[in-house]
Amino acid sequence: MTAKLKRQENRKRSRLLLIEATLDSLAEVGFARTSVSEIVERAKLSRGMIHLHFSSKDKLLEEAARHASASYFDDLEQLLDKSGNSPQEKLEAVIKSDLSDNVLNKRSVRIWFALRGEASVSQAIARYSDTRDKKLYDLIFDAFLDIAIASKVNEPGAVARDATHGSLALLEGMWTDFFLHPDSFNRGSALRIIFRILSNMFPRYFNLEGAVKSPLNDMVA
Amino acid sequence: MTAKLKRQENRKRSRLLLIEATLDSLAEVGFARTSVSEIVERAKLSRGMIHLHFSSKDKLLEEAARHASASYFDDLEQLLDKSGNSPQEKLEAVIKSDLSDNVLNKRSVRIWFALRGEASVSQAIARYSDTRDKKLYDLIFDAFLDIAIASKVNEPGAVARDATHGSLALLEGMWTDFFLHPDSFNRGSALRIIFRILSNMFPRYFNLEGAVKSPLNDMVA
DNA sequence: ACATTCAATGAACGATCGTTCATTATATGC
DNA sequence: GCATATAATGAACGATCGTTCATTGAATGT
Repeated sequence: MTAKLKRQENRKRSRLLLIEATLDSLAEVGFARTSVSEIVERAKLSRGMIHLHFSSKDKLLEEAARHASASYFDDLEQLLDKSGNSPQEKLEAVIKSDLSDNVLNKRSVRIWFALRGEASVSQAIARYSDTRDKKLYDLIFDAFLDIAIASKVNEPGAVARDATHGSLALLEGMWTDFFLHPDSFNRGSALRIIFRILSNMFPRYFNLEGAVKSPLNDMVA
Repeated sequence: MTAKLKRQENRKRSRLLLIEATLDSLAEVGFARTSVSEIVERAKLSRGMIHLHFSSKDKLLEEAARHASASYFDDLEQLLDKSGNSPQEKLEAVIKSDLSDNVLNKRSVRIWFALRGEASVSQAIARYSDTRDKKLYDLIFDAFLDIAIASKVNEPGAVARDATHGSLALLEGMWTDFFLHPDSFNRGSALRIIFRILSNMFPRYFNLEGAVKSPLNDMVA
């Protein structure tokens, strides 16, 4: 029984080695130069392995994209679990995770942009090149809706929708900024900008540092 | 004399044909499949032309990137010339240009993202894959600084800097959104979101539709 | 009209691409 | 311990890659 597991485990390990080698290659030499030779050399496996485990190079790229996407959402969810329960604290957690070194670093951002460059011509890759899925959108929207209603703004639904879309666009823009200027990018500055915008939209719920934990107390005081 | 011009003109025309064919290829089949064969077939020129005019495929790609970048800034400047003189009207012009069909369309955005995918491994391409140059940054910053000072906010310099960086990030994010979902993207919605954010930062200078032309009158009234 | 100049052509090159498959190595089941 | 199953190998294939260059054709200058 343990023997059988060993074979399966080796198989799994080889698959993962190839996926990681592919992602390393994408990050270091880009999509165009990520060849079968490049990948198997990095994985230190033989040439035939890609077709044995993934049937083709394209399928491997698809699996690598899926892997990168899953890692992103896993990291995000893990960091979200640590957040407070108030809507503004949840939003703070999403934003700070999305700009944390775990999620946003040279390797990850190069992988994302390399994959995205091909997303418009490969439906398979396009499926995994969007960091903004429905679950994340809903989480953010619900939080903003709570705040918009509590803030008694006009048309809270429209405000929450725009705040959600705007925040996601801001984060995407910050990613692009990081990608294009990784060495001069300043995480603190990016966070302050986003929270400044949010504090202008919802002054009782955000300040330049992030979420205001107990806005009701502030109001009463 | 006219004869000499004809030869020069043909030369120029061939160069441009190759550049346009390269950009078409990038938009339609992506960076990885943009080969010499693909390009010369689209340009309907012979195989040797790329090396005659550009010395190598890489140099052609660099020239194509330069061309795309120049087109972007030309379009932007042309649309800016039509804008009003108040800072909020200039900002409105930049934002509306940047999201106009001339500047942001399926072809242009696919070209940008295809090039950016390679920017991290090609310094030559990286030079032209940033839409946010110093001139544009300064224009936006100066406009926000005027508004920030007139609005009598605390630390107008810091506010203007964050508003500039934030607006550019928002625009980049909207571009990404358009790239990933070109058919469901809504220009009006994107504009409203940006102006909603700006109207929250500077209520007397922006509303959901764009710039408030005469904020001083509003104040007096 | 003719010689000169140079843009344009496309066959051919070696290198590398993604893929195939006969062979080898190793884990598994009896 | 041996037969079986399957993971892993890497040489070889045809296709395509970017590049070279001898040749052609048309514009130019006298």
